[in-house]
Amino acid sequence: MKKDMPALQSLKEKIASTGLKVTQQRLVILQALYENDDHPSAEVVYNHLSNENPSLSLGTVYKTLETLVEKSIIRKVYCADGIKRYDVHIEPHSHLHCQSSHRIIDFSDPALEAMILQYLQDKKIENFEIQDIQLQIQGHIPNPEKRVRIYA
Amino acid sequence: MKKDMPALQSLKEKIASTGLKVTQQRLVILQALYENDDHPSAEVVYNHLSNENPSLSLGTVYKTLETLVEKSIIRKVYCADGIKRYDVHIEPHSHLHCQSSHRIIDFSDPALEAMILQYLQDKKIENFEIQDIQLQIQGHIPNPEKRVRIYA
DNA sequence: ATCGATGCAAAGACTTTGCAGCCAG
DNA sequence: CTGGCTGCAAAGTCTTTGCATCGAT
Repeated sequence: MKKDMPALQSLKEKIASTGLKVTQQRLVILQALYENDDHPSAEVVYNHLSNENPSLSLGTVYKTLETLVEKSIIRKVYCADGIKRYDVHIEPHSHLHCQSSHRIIDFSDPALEAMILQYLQDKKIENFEIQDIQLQIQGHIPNPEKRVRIYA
Repeated sequence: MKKDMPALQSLKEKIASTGLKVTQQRLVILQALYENDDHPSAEVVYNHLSNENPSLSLGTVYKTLETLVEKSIIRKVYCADGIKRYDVHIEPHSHLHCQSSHRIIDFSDPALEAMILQYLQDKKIENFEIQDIQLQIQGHIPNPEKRVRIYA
């Protein structure tokens, strides 16, 4: 799924509305997440930005990403490889994890998510309050040079 | 969900059938995973075992867990916290992730998994071969001292 | 002006690697 | 016996922390 980059103003408002200061670093990091839809780690975000922003430090990228997660502007992706990766999409959705390339592809399907949530609510799990669900679909991309397409 | 510890002989056969040598270390590590149903990391497994097995080394625990994953005897759990955790249950199932305690509770529901798999097959995702699915349910345990119960 | 945010570097946590010696098959 | 496995320690990767300085409000 391709992400639509919001206008700069809208990003500023998103940050400001949480009480955080609107800094240049937070803006470029948030933009980088919209530009790179492969759920980058802190290191990948830093490498992507450091040429254009030589004064940006890796530590700031780490801190900023965690801060944005705390404020629910972005979220962490569940991963099996022990690396923290981030996602600008905070609504419930699924991920296709390619075992060979470690690409993670968004797979948003509101009908599926609604179906699962409904199922879990009917199930009545005692002593557990559900906040969010993420379906991780593990597999393999036979033709890495081609796109992965999802039909409705 | 409580795990049933298989007989020692059955564990030995499980290891041998993959072509791996049946060593004492592999046996105790596999047993530890059955005893600790909270999806422990390598470090946690090591701490759990090192008193009883003073000669066991942390590096061996790391290597063994990865080896067992390669042979599909165990699997990795999808986690948002950047730590590799392991699960003896290799069949498709879900996990309840508690945000406060970082406990991960197994939630096996074959009907749910079948429903999701069927849905995804009907969906026809082009250029992606599904190998496995894991549903991660994120939430909170209001009473940590009580059990989390799931009604059928 | 104020207080939170950044940059830097050092420290810490987590994991892998290389190799000599050991042991299961 | 012999090749795979282990223990050890060192190195590597990933992430956090402390603090002086900077800059958004």
